[in-house]
Amino acid sequence: MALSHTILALLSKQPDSGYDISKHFDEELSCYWKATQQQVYRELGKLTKNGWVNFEAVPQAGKPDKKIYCITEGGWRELTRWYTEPTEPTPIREDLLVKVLIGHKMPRQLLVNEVKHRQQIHSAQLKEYREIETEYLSRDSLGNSDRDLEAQFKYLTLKRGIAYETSWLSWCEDVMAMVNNLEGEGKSKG
Amino acid sequence: MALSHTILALLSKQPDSGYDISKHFDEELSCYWKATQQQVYRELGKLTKNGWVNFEAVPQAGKPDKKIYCITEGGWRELTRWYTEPTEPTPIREDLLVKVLIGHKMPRQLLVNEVKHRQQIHSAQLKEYREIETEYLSRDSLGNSDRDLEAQFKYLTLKRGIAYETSWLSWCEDVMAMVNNLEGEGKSKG
DNA sequence: TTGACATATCCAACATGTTGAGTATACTTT
DNA sequence: AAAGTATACTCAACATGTTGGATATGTCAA
Repeated sequence: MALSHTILALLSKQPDSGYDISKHFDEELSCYWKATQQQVYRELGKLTKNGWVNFEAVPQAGKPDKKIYCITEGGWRELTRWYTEPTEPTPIREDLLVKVLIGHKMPRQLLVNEVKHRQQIHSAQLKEYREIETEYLSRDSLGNSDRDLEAQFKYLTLKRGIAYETSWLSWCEDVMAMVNNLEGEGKSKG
Repeated sequence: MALSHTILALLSKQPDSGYDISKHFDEELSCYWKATQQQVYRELGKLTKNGWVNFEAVPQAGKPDKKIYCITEGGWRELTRWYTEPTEPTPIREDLLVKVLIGHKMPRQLLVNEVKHRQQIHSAQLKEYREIETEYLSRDSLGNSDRDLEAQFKYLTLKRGIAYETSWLSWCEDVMAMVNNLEGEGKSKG
């Protein structure tokens, strides 16, 4: 039940609508949590039932009504309870690795295309993260205020994203090197 | 539907029972795919319905009967069809990062404990991988046989596991450094 | 004016993953 | 002799994630 706690964590920062929470997931949270709009709305319904959040309907001129959700006292209790529980690493599921595993049985070019495709994705993502990092690092030096502390912890999550993308890129290069090496051997023999 | 293709990929190497497939997931596949015994059995049922695998019941002396599953021609077609489809990176969901995100609102020690816990997990996993790697690298040099090729591709998947654990460990150190730095500041002011 | 895009929410169906229990047999340890 | 571990499969219920659509309004560009 970690999606619920991620939403609680967001609402612990400030009240927000389902729509905007969902946008957070698409944007700055995307490096460690993905959720569709559907999931967010469904989960907010459950959180409301549990009494961990409540909402106020806000009519808007020219736009559909909003529901602004707030974390409740019970929500805070649940969030802190969860915070004391140890978390385990998320199980991994990676199609690409399965493709590599049977790489010897499939046309080499298909695998090469896949790896190149992934290289593009990961380097584009890394570039984005690096831009955010540059912006962060160019700010005035940080103090001890709550806001500055918040920014520092957020930066740590960004660093995780950077480490993740970097490790993928270096692995992609390993794969390409190995495959190129095979090609070379093949040529020297044929 | 990637679990189904992972099972097909395993069966493309050799026929196997559900029980043994499930053990593969716990062992050498664990660095890029996790699945419970339950999932494996359920998925084998679906694969059988689709005609992608079939099985033969094998009575055993002193043990329960086995069902040995084989990939069919249709299964091969499906596996190669899947192989030509581009795969996208798996969406990430990491509780620990959510905890870091609200680190400024929670007792510092809780986060420190979490990070230390993860350091232990990742370094234990890395150690395991390194042992397998050492074993692999100490083998006679590899040729061009199908078996040697298979081993090389498998090594690439191991390398991914090593890169993954390594990147977690270096991130954990970043977090600890940042938190220790905060402690220092706090002390110098108090 | 038509279509694309953004705001804002909700429903239904399905796929996938998790958890716990149930049914057997046989070997090993206490 | 009892308890634990390993083999081997099955059912049920639930949690979580995915996909496609429905409902509404408003802005902007072709």
